[in-house]
Amino acid sequence: MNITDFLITFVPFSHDELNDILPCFEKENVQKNQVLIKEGQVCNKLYFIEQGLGRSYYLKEDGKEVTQWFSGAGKFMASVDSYFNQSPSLYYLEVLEDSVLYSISYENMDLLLVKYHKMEKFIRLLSLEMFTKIIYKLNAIQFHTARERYDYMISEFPNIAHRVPLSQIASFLGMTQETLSRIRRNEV
Amino acid sequence: MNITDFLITFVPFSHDELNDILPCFEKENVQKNQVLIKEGQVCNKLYFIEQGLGRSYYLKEDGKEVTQWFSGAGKFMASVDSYFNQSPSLYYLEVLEDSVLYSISYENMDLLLVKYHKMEKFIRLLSLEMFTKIIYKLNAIQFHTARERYDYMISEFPNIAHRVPLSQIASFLGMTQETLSRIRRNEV
DNA sequence: ATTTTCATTTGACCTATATCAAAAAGTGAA
DNA sequence: TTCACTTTTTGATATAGGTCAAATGAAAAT
Repeated sequence: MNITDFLITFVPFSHDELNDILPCFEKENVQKNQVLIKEGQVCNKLYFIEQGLGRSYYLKEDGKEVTQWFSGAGKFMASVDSYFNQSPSLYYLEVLEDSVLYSISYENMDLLLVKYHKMEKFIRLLSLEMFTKIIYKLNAIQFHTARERYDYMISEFPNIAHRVPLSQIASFLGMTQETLSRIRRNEV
Repeated sequence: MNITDFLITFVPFSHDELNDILPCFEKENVQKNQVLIKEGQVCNKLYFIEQGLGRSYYLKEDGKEVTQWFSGAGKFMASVDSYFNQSPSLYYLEVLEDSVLYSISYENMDLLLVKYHKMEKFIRLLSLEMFTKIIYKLNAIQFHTARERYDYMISEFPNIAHRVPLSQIASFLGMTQETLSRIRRNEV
């Protein structure tokens, strides 16, 4: 899915509007393992992932990484809070595979939000969708066994669950990698 | 905090705009323990809580309640997904204390969203704030001890933590009420 | 006041998962 | 191909918090 398709599945932008909006995005080819944002930096870009895979994570007090979210092709990625409030990011953003991204700066986004009622609607719908997904994750994790959490992972991220290191999935699901390894052993 | 103040802290609505928007809200006095929405119903109202306290919860497979969120005075409450997508609610919404609410129907909300660019912005900002809060809860719960989860509860909902039944807080934090009771015993 | 109902606390025991440590398997560079 | 390094698997052990059951306390109803 390209960025145009993504935009119009949420809001029916006109041809003219798209011609004004699309140039605000900049194509970026990013290599595997590249860190886009570090903790403490202000996230100045919202990324659309045309191809590839990214994740956001943070460091616990003991220095261990906790993966917060995986974003595959056709999704957006940003340190959302940091981007929209232009505050220091609590998270790292990195690319897990060679990726093709389209980024929009906060300045450009702000201009578009002011200029286009529809752009506000677009971000509103995007925010609501993120909210729904995160609630779904929370429910999948609270009061569920390690096995059930993994089942959630498979159903929510079917094509990601076998593309990333075990440790990243384990921390995403709130368990140790040893536990996840044992679960996988018993997988059907 | 009344609803006008709430609106203008997010977006600077003009006097005229407020005069058009506020009548879309209907004042409702609701008594303790009243259920506003049941699972399966379409949530047709977004509530602003002028006074009182509400919560959303769902039922696990075994029939046990899991509290999802508490909403105190000056906050909004709805089955967000159900309201904005007009889909069956996964959650129950109930009022925990006699409350004064201002509700807006989805139809009125939709009219306002179309009519006012600023209203889209308002809901966008509200959505982003909810998103931030839920992420914060998720981080507070994942990889943290029961004691640490309770500390999160105290810091995030200082004036609610002692107003609602133990069992509701326990399920909100993803632990049993017995565990929460033992934690409280050792509280300073 | 007394009974009924509901909420909280306490105790005993159990289990899922964490932790620690080491072996095995996989990956990439030279 | 070998070496160095990283990731995953496996094993042994520890523990936080769950489960079950009963006792206590508090609130509501008669």
